[in-house]
Amino acid sequence: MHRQVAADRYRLLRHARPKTSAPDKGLREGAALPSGQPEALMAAARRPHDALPLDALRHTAAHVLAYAVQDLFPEAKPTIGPAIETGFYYDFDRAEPFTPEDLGRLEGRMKEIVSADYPMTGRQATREEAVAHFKGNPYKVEIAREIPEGEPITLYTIGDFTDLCRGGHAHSTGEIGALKLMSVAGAYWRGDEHNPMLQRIYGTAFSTQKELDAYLVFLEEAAKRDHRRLGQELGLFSLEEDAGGGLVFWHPKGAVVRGIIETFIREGLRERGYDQVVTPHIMHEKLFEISGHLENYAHSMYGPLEVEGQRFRLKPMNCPGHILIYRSEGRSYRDLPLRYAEFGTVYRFERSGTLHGLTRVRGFTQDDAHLFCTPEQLQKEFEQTADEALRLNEAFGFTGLEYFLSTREEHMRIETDTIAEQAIRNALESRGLPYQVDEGGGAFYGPKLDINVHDAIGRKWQLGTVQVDFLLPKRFDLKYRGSDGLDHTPVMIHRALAGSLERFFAVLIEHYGGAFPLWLAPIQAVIAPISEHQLDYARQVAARLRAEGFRIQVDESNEKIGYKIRHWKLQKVPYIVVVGNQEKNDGTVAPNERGRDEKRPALPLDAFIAELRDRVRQKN
RNA sequence: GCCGACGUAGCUCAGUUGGCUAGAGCGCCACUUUUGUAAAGUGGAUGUCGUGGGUUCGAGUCCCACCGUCGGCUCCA
Repeated sequence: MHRQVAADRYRLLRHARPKTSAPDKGLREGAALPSGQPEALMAAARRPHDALPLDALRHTAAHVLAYAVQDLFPEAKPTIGPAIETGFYYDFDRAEPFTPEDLGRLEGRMKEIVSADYPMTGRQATREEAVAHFKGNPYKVEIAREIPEGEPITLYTIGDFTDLCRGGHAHSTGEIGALKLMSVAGAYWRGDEHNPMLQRIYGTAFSTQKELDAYLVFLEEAAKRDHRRLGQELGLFSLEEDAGGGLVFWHPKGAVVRGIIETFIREGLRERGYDQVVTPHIMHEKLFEISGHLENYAHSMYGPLEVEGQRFRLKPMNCPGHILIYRSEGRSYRDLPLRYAEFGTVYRFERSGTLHGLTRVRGFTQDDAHLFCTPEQLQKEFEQTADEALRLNEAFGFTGLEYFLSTREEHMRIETDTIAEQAIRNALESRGLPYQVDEGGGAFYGPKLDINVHDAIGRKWQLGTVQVDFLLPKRFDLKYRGSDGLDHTPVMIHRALAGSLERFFAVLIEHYGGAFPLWLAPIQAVIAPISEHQLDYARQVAARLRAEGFRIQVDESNEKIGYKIRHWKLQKVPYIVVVGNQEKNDGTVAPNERGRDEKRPALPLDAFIAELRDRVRQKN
């Protein structure tokens, strides 16, 4: 058993890959936005991590880094250094921090090592030999001791540097065509915060300089799509220091997009027979005792607030509230399934260091719903919910989704978990969706299906989640009267398809690089008069378009048309409608359309309205 | 929370080894101009230099604490 655990840990170690990519550097205005979608860009700039040649090259680059560190900072102890999706890293134990200048020196030394073209030679060693070789380095010794019996222990050498390593390398250091060190960051030994903090140096390597340059350009382009940057530039949202970290302020333009997302979701809910409910943000603590949140989820909950001697809590989830509505009257099997939906705002404690833009916050609104059904209805309800999740992602243009079946932790398993997991597997498999299993990643009340998407920089975020729950109905003693006249316990499905509106918005911003399609654009068209002589006409056009339901602004500034065009182009407005004397006299408009360089001829206002209507209907 | 970096005008940033009333560009305001598809001209206002302590004759520059941001570790929508 112990051996097995050790083997697992070793395997984990060898395949350790952070889910995040190399960091971006702060970047300036410059080249135009990339034309493709982030997924395509990622695919172009990044190779799949199982493409052996690049992986081997980067793995070798990690050794070169450790070699350079050994030369320049002999007191640093190398630990582990794998290839990752975007390059490689190597963790070192060293009292002094590596400075940016140190990285420059290390990179210089690495290039020398590459130029020297040291052959990479490997040999097998006994455990004793390996332990002896790395005495003084407890990390390497720990790894050497944990390599399972029967697996070969191998040492690899370039020049004067020998490392404990499983292999998978270039033949010589000269095969590394281009490399660059990216950043330093703290990382716990084996990712465990009880372990010492190591210093992780991130780098990337390619077989040619051209590929490296292309990757760096990609990082610059990705940084321009960063939702935090666009959120400010486009006036969508802010995070306010005075309010505290991780708390989101939706500005008018961001709130418009949110409203559209909510409307879209509400329409889906209505079609699928959901009922909207609204529940309080703060509730008595005993509710969370019954639900088990205090026992299992307290680490994410804020402390109690005392009101007249009673303890209240901010809700971290909406389920207990919805359960109270279910329980408020007797239910019959004829009532089921009951589907309660709420844009429910929840508050969860996140450690300050983990907060990130809109994707990791402390207060957020879920497009949450809880379905109460009979066990017989479970499969169908689950599949319908999964389909709705797919529809949502498709409508907002998200591709490259990843599906996870997250099971409950082993020690918490209850017999119904198998049924729940099977329902999830059935739904995935009948739809032909590839999925991965996240052992122990489930909610405390049951297993779940998670849907992940990538942001502009390649970071992976969970959006949708559909969860099966046999537990909370029991804890709250929920019942329905069956056709047999007896009481039965319903099954619950917890689901949030966009996940959190904040995170969904972040991914949406990055997906479109801030250039929202017409149906989502906060300002759909700006009416820009050539001079103030056409201002009245511009206002009339705006009034007419607003009456048709479009979101319109008039540029009344005392600027030349070139300035107005530039200003609103930078704001990524889909249409800038130019009106001069000619348009005023003819009753026409001259639209300048985002993404089209050629000048469009003026057209009658009615024809323009028809065009807008059409595009909004088609959601493009 | 931990490791590291950072915090100067609404935004992006300069501010030399601590030393006169803290600067630039963009934005904002006013005036001039009445403009035809990615930046017209002139003038003007704007800062408790993140917050609170400390060192010093003197702190945006040095030290400490806290807050926040960024890159990671960990956790999750």
